[in-house]
Amino acid sequence: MAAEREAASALQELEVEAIEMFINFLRLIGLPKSVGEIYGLLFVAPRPMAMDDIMDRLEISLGAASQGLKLLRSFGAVRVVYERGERRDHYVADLELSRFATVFIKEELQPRMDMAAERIKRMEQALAALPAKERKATRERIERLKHWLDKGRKLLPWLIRFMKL
Amino acid sequence: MAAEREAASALQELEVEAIEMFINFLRLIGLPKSVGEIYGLLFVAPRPMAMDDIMDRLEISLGAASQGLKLLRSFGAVRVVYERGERRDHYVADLELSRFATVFIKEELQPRMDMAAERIKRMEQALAALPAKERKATRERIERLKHWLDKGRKLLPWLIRFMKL
DNA sequence: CATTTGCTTCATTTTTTCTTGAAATATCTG
DNA sequence: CAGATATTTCAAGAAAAAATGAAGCAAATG
Repeated sequence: MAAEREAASALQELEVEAIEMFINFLRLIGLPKSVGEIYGLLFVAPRPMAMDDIMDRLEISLGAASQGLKLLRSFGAVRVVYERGERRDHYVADLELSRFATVFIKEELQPRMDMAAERIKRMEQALAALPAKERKATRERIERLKHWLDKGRKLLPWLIRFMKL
Repeated sequence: MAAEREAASALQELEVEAIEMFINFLRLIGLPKSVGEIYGLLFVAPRPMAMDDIMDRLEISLGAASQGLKLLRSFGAVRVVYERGERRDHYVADLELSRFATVFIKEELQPRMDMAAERIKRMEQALAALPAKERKATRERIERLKHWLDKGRKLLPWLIRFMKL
């Protein structure tokens, strides 16, 4: 067994493309680069990979690998598979990409909409404190917000269904 | 005329709610806090506001105000209205909230999808360099990516239409 | 059960993003 | 057109987000 960890084998073109692609898309939903890297690498990996393999290949730190995998596991984008005779956990990507959209909707969009709904309620109450002159125009604007919020709320479940095919 | 700029009048509850709401939603599409603040304030403003009014009310810098307004103008979320007898530009919010979604789709989503399409092409070519054993499984994964990309591409125009009512 | 190996956590450092404000530019006004 | 006022730009600073790696914990091994 090598005394030092072996030099990481270079990334293949295919891997690079996959990694960059996922960095890009996952950044869109607020995930850090390292998470995109990990998922991209696993997405095209022909075999389950252990954490150190991932660290070496991507040249990311222990902490980043551990936390990234934890996060990806947390929403089912990555799974642990046990490899016989191997002590280390090995990871594979779950290929169901809809997961990302679904998680994003449920964890980012939905809560914000709920919050917004409450804000709108409070805004309607605050309306009373406004000079009569401004009240009407402001009420209309708040109505408009409500309208959009409603629209959004109707869209979300539809989107989730669409995602799942 | 006051020698010093007058103390900024405090923000009303209604304004605070609107501002926080827009900070939240606009952050989602990658816009900085100051931009959310400005749009939120203008959204409930009963009258067009000049840049210094905005700066004072929000306690943001000249630069942030100028750049934020420039950005918001650039995609039509804010308009300049000329106020008679006033030298300074005055701004109003365009209430058509679909703008944000549309801009996001066209400037963030669409380009990424186009990029992804090219990556996928390159990945398919790179497939040839793979050991025969792995080729099939990898091809399937790439197919899956393609499938999702297609799905996304079909969704976007539909979404844009939905937004515009 | 002592030792090695693998993993998680978190305080610190690094990187990225946003904001500031002074300088440059543009525009009004008398 | 000179001075005053308004706006833009951008280098530097501040704040926020992400990555690092050492310390601690847990589990396997012999």
